[in-house]
Amino acid sequence: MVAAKSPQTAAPNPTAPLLRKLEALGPLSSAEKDAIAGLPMTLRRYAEKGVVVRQGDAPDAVYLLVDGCVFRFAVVATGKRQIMALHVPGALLNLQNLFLKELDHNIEALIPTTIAIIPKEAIRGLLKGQPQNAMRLWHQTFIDAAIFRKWLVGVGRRSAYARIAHLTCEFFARMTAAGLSRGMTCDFPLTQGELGDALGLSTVHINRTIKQLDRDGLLLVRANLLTIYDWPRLQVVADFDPAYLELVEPTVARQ
Amino acid sequence: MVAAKSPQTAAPNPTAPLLRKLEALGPLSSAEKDAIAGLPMTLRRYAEKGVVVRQGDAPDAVYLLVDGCVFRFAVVATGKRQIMALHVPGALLNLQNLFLKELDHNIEALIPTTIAIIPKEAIRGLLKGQPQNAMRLWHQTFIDAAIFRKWLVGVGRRSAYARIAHLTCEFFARMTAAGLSRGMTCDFPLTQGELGDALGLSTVHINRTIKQLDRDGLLLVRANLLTIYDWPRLQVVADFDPAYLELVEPTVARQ
DNA sequence: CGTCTAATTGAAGCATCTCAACATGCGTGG
DNA sequence: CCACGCATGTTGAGATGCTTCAATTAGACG
Repeated sequence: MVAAKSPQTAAPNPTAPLLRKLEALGPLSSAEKDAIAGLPMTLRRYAEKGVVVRQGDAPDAVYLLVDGCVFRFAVVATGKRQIMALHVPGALLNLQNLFLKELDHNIEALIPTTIAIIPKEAIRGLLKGQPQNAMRLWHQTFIDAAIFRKWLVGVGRRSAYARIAHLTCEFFARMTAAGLSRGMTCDFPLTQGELGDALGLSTVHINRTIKQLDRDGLLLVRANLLTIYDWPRLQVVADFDPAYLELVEPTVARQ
Repeated sequence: MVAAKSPQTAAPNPTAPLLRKLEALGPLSSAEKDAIAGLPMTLRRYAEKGVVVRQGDAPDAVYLLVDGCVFRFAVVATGKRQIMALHVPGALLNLQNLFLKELDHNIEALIPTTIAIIPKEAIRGLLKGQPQNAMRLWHQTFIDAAIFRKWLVGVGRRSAYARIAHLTCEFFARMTAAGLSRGMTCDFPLTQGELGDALGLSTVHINRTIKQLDRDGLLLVRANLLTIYDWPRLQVVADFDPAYLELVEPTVARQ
């Protein structure tokens, strides 16, 4: 996804996106940084639509998203799919497997993706040896929970129009915090079908509503690229307040 | 809520419901139990509809639900309310405030409720002094996250009928795990309006659908009491698998 | 140039909402 | 102990946001 923008030299260590994220929550000592950067890991590449974890799998490692984009989803009895989260680089995907054997949902790559596979024992050692880092990771899981709550609120109580606006606001803010946006544009790896599965809407209705947002001069999604036309007004329409993301930068307050 | 069933003598320590919950995740040493039971705390009573935490508040304590029932909710720009979680005794309501100053949503009591207010510093001391207990609490937050995900899936992709069935299944299972059900009956503190706000539906539609569930011989909600008529069939209709709750008992496997 | 996926558009249906009225139950004050 | 008031539950009728089905078009890729 950023391959074009970040040649090999730009990724000195696979944990860089994670460190960036944790530093947004507070300063890290160099010992703490080193402990994370020094975790044993194996890099694995996934193709677009590659399966990272299947529901019911019991991974014996923790997965760190290094580059690309993944999503979690469940499938209900009627066959419909609900996407429950999107993740951008720096995310630890299955810390819960430190406690829970099996994952109760699926994780797949949206685009070609690199994941660092870190043995559970190494993570356990880190948590034990560096309580500060354990607290930071816990903190991050609370942020993830806050994002879940916003999604629930949107799906439960917002119109299709506001839901799409909110998701694009959140995604753009998170991409920007991860250093992956340019101006008011960023990669947008979701098809309209996937957008529907994330927002509890049909593909057809996504299509119509997204075009309405375009006609209204708010945003454009085209060729896997998101362009925000009117950031202030989009935030109003979306009822979006980025505070819950706890990002360092005041989220592209410019414009 | 359980007042009638548990006279004074049945609540030797306000942390009993929490200890019960943690023991479901694995054995606790007596030192670990004592550390939790010995936490400094103040008990506070809330009336029905009492405000526990208002959005934007920055509590300097952690709230432990001892008796009663609370819910979390947000209000969107259009004025609609989304209930994001229900909590039964034993829940720590705002551990996130160890990391985050303000709460981004509201917490209110559904019924007369008792909460133990534990200074943040005492919790921090516990986490530092007893890493095992810290891990248990973290584990519990992952279970809470799993519950959130199920709610999101329901609101996004299930019919009103299945949504109500799922919520009642989950609530009954949790009440049973907390020792608060009798046979196939338990207290049910939600009005139809609140049910609607939890499930993203209107009161009117809740009313009609709940009556349909009754007519279909699945369940009855009346006078704040939930009665499950046909537990196996209700679980099928709800597409409910209690695994995610990680309860000790095989969830009233009886019928 | 053929193939495949994703996007687009139309038309019809329905699950759910809104508005509005009325019923029921319960706590409170007289 | 009754009567009022208020919250909750119930029901009907009409409106609508969104879905489903079914084509068709546009883009990407080998």
